[in-house]
Amino acid sequence: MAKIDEVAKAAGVSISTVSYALSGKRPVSAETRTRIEAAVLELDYHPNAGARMLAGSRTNIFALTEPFRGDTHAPTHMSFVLAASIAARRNDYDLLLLTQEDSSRGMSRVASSGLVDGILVLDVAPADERVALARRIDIPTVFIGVPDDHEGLVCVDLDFEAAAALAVQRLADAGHRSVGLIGQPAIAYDNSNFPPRVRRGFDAQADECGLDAQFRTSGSVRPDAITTRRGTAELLDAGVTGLVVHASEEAIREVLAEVGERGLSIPADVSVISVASSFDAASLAPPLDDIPLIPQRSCDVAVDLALRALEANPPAPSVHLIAPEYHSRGSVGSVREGPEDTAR
Amino acid sequence: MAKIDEVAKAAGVSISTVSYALSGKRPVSAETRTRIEAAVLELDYHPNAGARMLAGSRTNIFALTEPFRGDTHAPTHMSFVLAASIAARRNDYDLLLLTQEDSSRGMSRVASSGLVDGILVLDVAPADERVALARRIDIPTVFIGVPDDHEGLVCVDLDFEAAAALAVQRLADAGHRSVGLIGQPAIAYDNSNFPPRVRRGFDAQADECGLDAQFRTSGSVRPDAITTRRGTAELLDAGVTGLVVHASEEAIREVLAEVGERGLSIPADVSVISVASSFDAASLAPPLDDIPLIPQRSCDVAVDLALRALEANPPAPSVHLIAPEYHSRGSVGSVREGPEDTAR
DNA sequence: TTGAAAGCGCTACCAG
DNA sequence: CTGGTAGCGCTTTCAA
Repeated sequence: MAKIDEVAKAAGVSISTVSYALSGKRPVSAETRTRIEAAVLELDYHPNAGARMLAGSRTNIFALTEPFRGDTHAPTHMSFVLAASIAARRNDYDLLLLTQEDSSRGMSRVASSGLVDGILVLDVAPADERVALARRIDIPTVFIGVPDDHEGLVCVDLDFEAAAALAVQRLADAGHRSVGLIGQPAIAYDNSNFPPRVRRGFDAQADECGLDAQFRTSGSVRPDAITTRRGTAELLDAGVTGLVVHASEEAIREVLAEVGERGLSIPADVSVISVASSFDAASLAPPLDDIPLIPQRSCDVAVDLALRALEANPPAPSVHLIAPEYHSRGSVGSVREGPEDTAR
Repeated sequence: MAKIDEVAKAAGVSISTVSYALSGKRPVSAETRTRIEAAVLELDYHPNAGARMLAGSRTNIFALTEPFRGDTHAPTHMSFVLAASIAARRNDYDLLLLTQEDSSRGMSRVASSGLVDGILVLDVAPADERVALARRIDIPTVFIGVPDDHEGLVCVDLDFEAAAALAVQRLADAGHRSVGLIGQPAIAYDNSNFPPRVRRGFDAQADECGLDAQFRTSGSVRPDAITTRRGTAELLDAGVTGLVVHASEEAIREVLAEVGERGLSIPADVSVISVASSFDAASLAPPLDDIPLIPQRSCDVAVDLALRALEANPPAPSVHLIAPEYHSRGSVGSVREGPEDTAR
């Protein structure tokens, strides 16, 4: 546990020069810097975090609030936490984990004790209690997700509406007249912010294109095979030829299984697009066109925004929507002219 | 952002009295304490974290290393992270998250900068790189899991060997002569520390009881239905009447499905016990006897050990194995006398 | 380009 | 039971 004065002595310079050499906030001659760096390595010097926090204006820590509710999709959430951690570390920041210990109390605690420089909010609910807190707190807070009431907040997320709309548009372009959305488990439409956004985008674009549109969930609380199968079956029975799926990998497998068991093939008989998937839609059988949800992208932007909020000219509050990217894998085909059409 | 001197002034006492009143490290008269508490509330005072870390000997932060590898079972890992977080908070500690590429470097970084008081290690591999680091570092490190080489380390975990042995013993007691273990995906036997421990306990106890014992995995990389089904089928074909399952909820459902489709009933024809399950085995159909893995228990002990390691008389390094608890739900029955037995 | 020194806000020792 | 105060190890202003 060498201290800065030992480094200074070893390098034959003053304490302040060591500090500046390490922070780069003041020019230091190449020769001096070399000596200091050697001393640092020699003594295995690491600046004391507490002293830094006290003397400096930064703690180099962001809080990450992630309730870890039991009903959420664990793999997706883990991806976001990991992506946030990587993005933070790349900017020399650590993450302090705040779980459901009263997410609000944790936030105000770390904010008012000066433990963290900013807060990243994950697993955002449509009506999220952390929204009110973010407004009250005096450190930058970035939401990864968009709550219903986001006035004055900084939010980052995939543009789910646009993603769903893009999928519908592709189907419409391919001639499909009747499309269906297999969504998340029903409860997610209350607990999470993005499933409703996908649904809105889907409905709006279907309307825009004059398509017949229907919706089914993939379960009530968690994805379940029965509900997903039945929902898919109902849509196919109703003459849907284009499916947009916003569901877990397991649920999508059920959708594909149902399609397969009916002897329908993709894309000849039915077209399928996965939206906001955080798994690899290319490894499904058959590989599906998809518009992926990339945690890394959201988290990179979020960390960047948090960092910029600490600088002199903080960016104004706003919702950063990440443009959807469509990946073609051959699961969308032109609609086959059906008997109704020729009969007319 | 009120400071301690403002509180002191407001309460009409000295700074040190405020400090002692809040820490409880020195007796303070009831009346004085009341005035101080009033001032604290009034000014919304929260001690500055950096100053505390610098002046005091504690940071009130533990690091949590959790690689978040892609091939792990996310729900279980999330449970552990959550349990660790809750245990830490209950002791007024926060958790700093260290993820993958950070695991080794991150540990030494936070240790030598004095950012954290101790480290909790999750997702322990049999040959874990963090073991060497833990020995080098000068702050307490607690492993939640037991690496192969755990000499001199503090480890906490469910006694997986004993859990598996207990399950086998129950089957033996019920008269089963041939038992099978449906385990984790194959890769977990290299990447994680506990699957091999379950298998060892299973084999040892079967040997001890003179039972015929067989083993199958539930997949190669992730649990998969096909492998699980086939493994179950093979065991049943081989005359196994007692199944010990150490697998994910989805995999167990496949096991039960295979048993059901063969027209076998539980426990009349086949007995099934789930070991080290971190989901609710009571909600399966039929409800299964199980020996649960309770993240909360491991994490409570781990935090407690970390805390005690900071005190004057730190406990000696040791492996704390948590005794397995058997929950009966009627999925184990006496073995039916088969033709071979009566023929003798 | 470098150095000296004044804090940052708290804890804990030494007095009383 | 309470107060005064010397640091904790760094960052940053002011001087040179």
